[in-house]
Amino acid sequence: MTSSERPRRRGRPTAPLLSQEKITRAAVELIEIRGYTALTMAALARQLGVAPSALYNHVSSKRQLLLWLQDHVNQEIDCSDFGARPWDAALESWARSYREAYARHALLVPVIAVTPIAGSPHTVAMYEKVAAGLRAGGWPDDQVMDVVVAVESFVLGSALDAAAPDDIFDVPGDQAPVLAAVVGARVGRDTARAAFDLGLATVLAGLRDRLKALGT
Amino acid sequence: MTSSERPRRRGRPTAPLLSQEKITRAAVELIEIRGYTALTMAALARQLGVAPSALYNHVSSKRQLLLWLQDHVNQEIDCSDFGARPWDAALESWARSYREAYARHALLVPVIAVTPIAGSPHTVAMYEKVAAGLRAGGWPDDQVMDVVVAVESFVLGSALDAAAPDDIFDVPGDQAPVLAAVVGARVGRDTARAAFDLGLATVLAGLRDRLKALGT
DNA sequence: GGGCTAAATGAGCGGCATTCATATTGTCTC
DNA sequence: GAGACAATATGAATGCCGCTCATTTAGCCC
Repeated sequence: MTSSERPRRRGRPTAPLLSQEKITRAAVELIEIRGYTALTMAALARQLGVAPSALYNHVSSKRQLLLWLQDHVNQEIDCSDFGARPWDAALESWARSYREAYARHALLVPVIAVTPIAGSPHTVAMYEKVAAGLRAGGWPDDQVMDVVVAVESFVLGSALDAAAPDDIFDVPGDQAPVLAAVVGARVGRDTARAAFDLGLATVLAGLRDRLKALGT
Repeated sequence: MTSSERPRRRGRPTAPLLSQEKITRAAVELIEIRGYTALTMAALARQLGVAPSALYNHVSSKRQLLLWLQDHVNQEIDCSDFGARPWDAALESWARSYREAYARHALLVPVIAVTPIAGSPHTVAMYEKVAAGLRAGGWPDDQVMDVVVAVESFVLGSALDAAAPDDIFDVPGDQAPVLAAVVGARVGRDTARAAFDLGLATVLAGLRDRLKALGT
């Protein structure tokens, strides 16, 4: 135990120990192993074999780190169907992939929802592809972003819901009999998934109708 | 400056200075005046004219305080249309009211999304009313909560979106021409509101269709 | 009136993000 | 090659924050 610490060099190393790439990867690893509460600058530095203050030569703040993380997570979202399949099918697979990615990163949701995308290249590329797909599908320019944001709102809300415990609506039957009954009527299912599926199907059906109505 | 401090008594006061009611009200005031980042236990104690440690005789943790806050905010949500109007009209006014309440309390969203409702009486009452309204509208028991959760997911996602800056999608036109074009096509509008309106109308239309289809 | 309990105070703890002085080394310039 | 400079590490220190604890005081009950 006493000799396991490699001698830490002071001063500039031959090759940089850190980079955006390495820091982001380490953060993802840390989160996957020990969860979001374990993501502290000290723990991250530890993971990288470096002093906490060294991080600040590469990342300006923890918030900045979360933005890197956001862009990294957005890379995992599959939007390849846009341009290859009809807009509604592409929107559906995009939404599913989007939800899955953020169900694993629910703590990022409130961050990404309010952060400008300009500094995140992969994120910009994703929206570009989605916007182009909707436009090509016949949506008028002034409604494309409304559709995107509406679907995205549903997806992010559903990602939060997916992070909730299964028994979140459990309640003593004498206080709220109807609630207890309808909650009881769905036991056994993957409830978050069922709600998402119902909502997504509903949204897509509504959007198809709306676009059709626009054409007349 | 030197004499303005009222002499703080040590030990038990004649009448309690604190209660759940008073603490919650003070927290709401603090948030409305100085925002969520200003909501610290120290600042809250200051607002109440009390030492920080005194709070812990009444509230077990800051998380507990946020749950009180949640129940308080949920009280503001109007679900009076359930039972008075058709289920879809009631769902719409509920969703609008819900979104407005949490647009002002976006930081609570990630907390409420994953917290069991059992300890929050007003919250339970709200869901009871919503569930009863949907059931009375003809929704089968095993789908009521899916509908509620789907709509709620959309509402909470939209509340987060409402807290975002207007220029969140602004991006240099050469990087993402289509995105820049469709973002530009909606300038001037209240964009978050427009996306919510489109999404809500879409969801409601889809739900009406789905319920109709169930009947056949 | 003696003991129990409720409810305040203030000191202090550990964890956190962040800053700063300092050290070391590679690179560029003359 | 020497000297200046920039990049990048270390480790000590700072300040905020949630929270705990020993202590004090006042009301209530027997």
